[in-house]
Amino acid sequence: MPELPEVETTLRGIQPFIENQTIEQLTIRVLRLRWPVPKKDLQKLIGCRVNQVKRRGKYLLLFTDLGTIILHLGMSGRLRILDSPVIASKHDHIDIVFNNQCILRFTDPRRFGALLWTNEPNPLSHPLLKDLGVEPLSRYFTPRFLQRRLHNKRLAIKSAMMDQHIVVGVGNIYITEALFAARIHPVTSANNLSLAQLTQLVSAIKTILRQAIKKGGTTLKDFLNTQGKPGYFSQTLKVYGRAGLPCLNCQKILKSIRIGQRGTIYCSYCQLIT
DNA sequence: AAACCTCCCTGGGGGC
DNA sequence: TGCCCCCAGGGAGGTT
Repeated sequence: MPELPEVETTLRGIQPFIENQTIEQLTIRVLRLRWPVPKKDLQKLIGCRVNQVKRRGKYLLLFTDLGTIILHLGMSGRLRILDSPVIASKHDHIDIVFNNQCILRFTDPRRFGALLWTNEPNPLSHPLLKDLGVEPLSRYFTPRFLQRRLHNKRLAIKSAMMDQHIVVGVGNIYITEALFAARIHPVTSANNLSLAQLTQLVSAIKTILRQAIKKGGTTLKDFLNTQGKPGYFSQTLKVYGRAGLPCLNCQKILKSIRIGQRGTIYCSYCQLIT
């Protein structure tokens, strides 16, 4: 499930191959992703240059002369760089061929991912992007910022931190790990955390995301980077996917509950409600 | 009005 | 082999 580290890994993987390259050809095999693929807009891009590739939250942005492609990997989406044409298989939905002969291939079995188009001068004003929260690895993500954004929120801290309108890029895996590291029980009301706890949480999120990026993300089942290699952060996970196994701090059995439809693992001894 | 809860899209994988 | 259920990101739309 691509969260910030997997999307960042993907960005770094495609950037050197497609930035400043011209689009020679587009193959769109499937139109039905999360939203319809804007085929007509994309077809205008032949002969157009990708000037820059950027990440905003879990979205990737491909800036061209005519406008911007907005990509989201959903939960099973993946981008690959091919250096020669390879026969497409069932879930290979879109190929973008560049003048350096590289092919950017978008694959997504579940089709929860999206490929959208905007010709706004500032693509960040797109409806899906305009209300996104702060980047967790930026200097704007601080305990004070969180305190301000959470003071009127009574929902579980875990749900609040997965709300992309508060902070972007943090999904189920990394918030589970960060709450364990910060010793905060995931159901704690967001507005009940002390500034000291928020400090622990902010610090844990930054540390864990940076470590995960360094290891190329987390591969549980299917995440592979743009060269087809897995990420190695899975080996570092302390709680996610370990329900029923001993806590690595206290050896008590890790518990599993559901918060906002999401599986949640925690240690009822190490992580306390306040 | 804002907060927040539930549903839904999809297909791979696990259990039986 | 096959069937059923579970899981997931996050927007849509409903309720409080």
